[in-house]
Amino acid sequence: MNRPNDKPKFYLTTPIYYANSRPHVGSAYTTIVCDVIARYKRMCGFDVAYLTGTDEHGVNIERAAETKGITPQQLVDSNEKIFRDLWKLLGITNTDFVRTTSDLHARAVQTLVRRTLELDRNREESQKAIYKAKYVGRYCIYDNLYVSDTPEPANCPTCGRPAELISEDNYFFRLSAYQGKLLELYTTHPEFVRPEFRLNEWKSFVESGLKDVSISRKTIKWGIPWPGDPEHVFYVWYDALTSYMSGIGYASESADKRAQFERFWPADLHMVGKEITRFHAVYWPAFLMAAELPLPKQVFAHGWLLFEQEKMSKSKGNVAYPEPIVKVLGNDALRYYLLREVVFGQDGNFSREALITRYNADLANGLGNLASRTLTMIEQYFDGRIPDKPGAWPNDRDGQIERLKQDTISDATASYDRFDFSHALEAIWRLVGEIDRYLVEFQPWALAKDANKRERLETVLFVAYDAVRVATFLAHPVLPEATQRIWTQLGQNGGLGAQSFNDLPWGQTPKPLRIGKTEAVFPRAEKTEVLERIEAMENEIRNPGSTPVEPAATPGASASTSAAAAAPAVAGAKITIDDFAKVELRVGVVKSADRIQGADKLLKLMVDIGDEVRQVLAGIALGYTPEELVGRKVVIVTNLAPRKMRGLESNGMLLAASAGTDGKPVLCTFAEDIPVGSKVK
RNA sequence: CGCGGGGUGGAGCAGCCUGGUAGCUCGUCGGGCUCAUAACCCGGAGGUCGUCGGUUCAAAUCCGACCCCCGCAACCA
Repeated sequence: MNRPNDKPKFYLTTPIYYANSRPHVGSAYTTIVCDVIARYKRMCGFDVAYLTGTDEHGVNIERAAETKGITPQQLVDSNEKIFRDLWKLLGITNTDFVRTTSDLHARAVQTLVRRTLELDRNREESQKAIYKAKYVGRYCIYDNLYVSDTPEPANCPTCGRPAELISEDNYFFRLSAYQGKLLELYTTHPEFVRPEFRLNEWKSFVESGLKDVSISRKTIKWGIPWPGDPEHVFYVWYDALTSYMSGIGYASESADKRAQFERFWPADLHMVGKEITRFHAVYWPAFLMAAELPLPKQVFAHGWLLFEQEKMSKSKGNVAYPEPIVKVLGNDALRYYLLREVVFGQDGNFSREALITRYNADLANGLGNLASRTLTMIEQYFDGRIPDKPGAWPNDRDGQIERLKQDTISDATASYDRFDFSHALEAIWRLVGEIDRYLVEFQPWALAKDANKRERLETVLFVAYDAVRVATFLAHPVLPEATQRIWTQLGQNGGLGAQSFNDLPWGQTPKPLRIGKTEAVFPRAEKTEVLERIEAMENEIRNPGSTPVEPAATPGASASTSAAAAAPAVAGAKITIDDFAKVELRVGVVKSADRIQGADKLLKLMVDIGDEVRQVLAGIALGYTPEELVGRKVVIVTNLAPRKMRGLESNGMLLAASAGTDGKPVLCTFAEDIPVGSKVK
């Protein structure tokens, strides 16, 4: 590692993710966005610190561990690994990773509170930031859960039983004392909260008055002990927010780490989802003011990724996971989709189909195809020698394209600076489209047939070559893997990520001699096939072991080469007759069918398969009423491992076309009559 | 009068702050080209920009009223 200390610094963070379950595309979204920013800032010449991590304390972890019969530490250790592995798979370039259960972090939290208490000594009683008082609230003794912070009767959200009125001594943070200072912060630094409408939202929240917040608990065990009062444990936000400091070395025993903190604090950017804006835009600056530490420069609250118009949530079962997409289409496909399709800051839609469409239209047919046709022509007509830039533009169109390149550079970088990723990509892809048109207009393939037009051919191919180079360069923060491969194919040297925007104009770096070997960077994806593979892998994640799906089907992929990981398997993986023979299919007749309470798609069927009657749950209620099913002959997979759904066991699977024209399932049946129990193959 | 987001050709979105031929992607119909990954290019069809009213020479864009959709327990970006 070199020590680039002459560079300006940039420090950004993701939220720390709660380590009680695996990350879905929402968490990946935030992390990917931060990664794009980190890569972009590096190319702008910043020395970047990029922190992410896991929040590992609290009663939910305690309970989740208890359910699984393991210790909280064991639970967070295994979950933390899932996060780390995912970030690795996604090629995230975080420089630091913080765990709230680390010693370093505990020391930081305790140091911060000590520092605040120290400062409190010189504050008047009514102005002390931290004080001890009675906390009164509702608490569920069965679930060990704080249900509400007010004495009004409330029911436990988990078990539904009335919660107990409790009161205990807590440490409080005097948030109310910071109203004026916070409002001043929002006025003098309106960029502190972005987008603007969020600033207004929280400004009016603060204007309407602030209540002090409890920052310790006695009932919880799984947390950081209060210094000098170990009966208490820090409660949620004081603990979690401080990770932004501990993660880069605050209060570390190591001098090197402390130096890192000195260099990078305050954070330049806290990227958060909109639901936790309050803690970052209100609590956090107040905590820091009380400790007289520098405040972060900006909190950016982005929108949510909605799934089929609904918020993703585990209880709704509509959560999409990033791994299958990445394994099938590659990292860049997911990154590109998220940043291009969603207007950053607003809520956006996540759909696998749209992702594949985008992939084909913009990546395969767009940038990938343009690079491929341009490089092929250079190979064919110039033996791979990179064309020279002409002294002057012989044609108005050439000059026009040259100006468009310049405009694209300024447009894309300005958009990146505003975190307006969809615009940046739009601008870059305008250039890509324009070059496709330019090539058709001047037809280098026709010029190549006429020896007198050699010079013109060279100019045209130069224009195209340089445009691909510029587009590749500009797209790198979003498409780190593919652009690197194109970069190499262009014959350019070294890591694209290490390049600086200062060197982007033609001639800033020595012209390479010749292009590299050309190959497709974004193979076209067959929609239905890719969709099926993604869905199969997602099912595997949701119900491990229920479907025997091979995890990574990329043939010959050594995990270390990003190239292989980015390439979709274009041909469908074929199975042998032996594989098929493992599936046992039999004809059954439906004896009874009932709706299941609380499930809108699921029906409970009793199916006679000849030698026995099986209970089978089938998600066909949208297409069929229970009445019309009774007496019908159906095909059942009889050797499927049983699985519980909605608390009921399903012992087999009904064959049906997954979706008719109206999206409803259509049962698989026979035109001729057939005895019950017959084997199907 | 709880808060916030949104309503733009078949689908998904941009444009709105800084009024002035309504744009992009996909889909669809027809044509061209052959360098390229069945790719690329050109053209057509398809929109009263939620409704009503106001400001203005001019409104998707500014102002007002209204209608409709989504999110706001917990988990959670």
